[in-house]
Amino acid sequence: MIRVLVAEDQAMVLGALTALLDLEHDIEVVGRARDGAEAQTLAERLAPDVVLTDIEMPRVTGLELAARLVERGMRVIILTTFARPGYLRRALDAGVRGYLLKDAPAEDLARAVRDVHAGGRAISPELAAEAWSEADPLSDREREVLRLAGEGMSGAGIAAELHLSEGTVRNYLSEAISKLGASNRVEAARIARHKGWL
Amino acid sequence: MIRVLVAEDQAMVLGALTALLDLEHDIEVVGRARDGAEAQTLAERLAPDVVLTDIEMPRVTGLELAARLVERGMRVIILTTFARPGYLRRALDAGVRGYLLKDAPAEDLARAVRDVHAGGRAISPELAAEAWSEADPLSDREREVLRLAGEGMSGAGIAAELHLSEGTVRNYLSEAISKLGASNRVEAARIARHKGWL
DNA sequence: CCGGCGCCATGACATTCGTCACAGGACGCC
DNA sequence: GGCGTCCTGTGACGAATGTCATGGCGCCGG
Repeated sequence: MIRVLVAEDQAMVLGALTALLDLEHDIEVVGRARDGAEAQTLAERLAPDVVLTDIEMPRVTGLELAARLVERGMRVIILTTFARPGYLRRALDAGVRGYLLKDAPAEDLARAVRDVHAGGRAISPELAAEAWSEADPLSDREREVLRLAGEGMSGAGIAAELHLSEGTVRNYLSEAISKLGASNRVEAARIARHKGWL
Repeated sequence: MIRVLVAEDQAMVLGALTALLDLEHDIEVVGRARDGAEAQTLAERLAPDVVLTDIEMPRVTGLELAARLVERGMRVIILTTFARPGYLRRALDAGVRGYLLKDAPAEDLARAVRDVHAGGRAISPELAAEAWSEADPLSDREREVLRLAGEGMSGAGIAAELHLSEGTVRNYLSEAISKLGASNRVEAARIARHKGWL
């Protein structure tokens, strides 16, 4: 019996995934969590064989959770909507054993759990190729400034928020726009978000 | 036996929801669709008792689908991530019988299917109150212009796209910004998107 | 039929944004 | 020590954006 912990912030989806996994006779869902912090606590208490987690969750994201659990020797599978190279890259860096898309067929889920439990890996094929695509060209500051600009903040607002001069903010934005091949801050933010760099 | 058709673009979630509903002895999933067009075809062929559909799907959205099926006398439940007053409003206008959030507990799903099948309604309580909150203050043109601006298009680009003068575009944006209490186009787009008005 | 509203436009103005050139300090690396 | 990269800043210029006043047109409801 493979003991699985599932972390997913949407209760309905969490319940549905549990139902799906419980259909399998060799898999048992031993715990459910609705955010990363709860998942970490439960994982330490229950010591499941495999942890299945979403990425975008309150408090602690799935990527942070994965890094912490891998440190403790656990096997983690990411299950997410987002086919973003940046996410996959960070997930692999964190040492996860599987990265599945919610777009993938439902049958893949049980198979991935079994593969990872047996010591293997399970990466959605759409992504395996893309993993070694482009690396994030943005510096930390550029990323930060671009993120705020993407939220609709003005140059002055960003400068105040980050304790920078307004000119510096404009320089970072100009750099980011140029690096991303965009023609203004909004498009640049869109591109970066799409690639998973924000 | 309640015969249900499920429409949801994420295959994994579709499979999981099916598993969840099939646990119920009085409910049977008779069809699954991965976009609105497929759902419409299947619904006409299978004549299910209840149609359960996501909103954001390729080709035909859940709201458009719902409107068409309600015209044919079917009972529709919307199941979505988004607690946006605009969506709920449009869904109710279309004549749907239920509006559930994916954040709601998994048990609510079967209950909603039974209630709607019995002729009742099922609205997630978080939303029932908000339904009569604010109405969309934007005119059609303002909405259109704001949408393009939110994608990162420049004033000139929007003007070309919509066959307007650049000054007119600026006027609409200025109006929208003022109506939404924002301080620039990006913030205005964010607010409108969040309320479900885009 | 008149008033209000949405639609479209122009012109003028101040502000914000995007670009460029340039420069100093901090840090890591060979 | 020198080289590269990132971080921070200044100054200046043109382009894009936001605001305001003002006008015409068509449509609908009173």
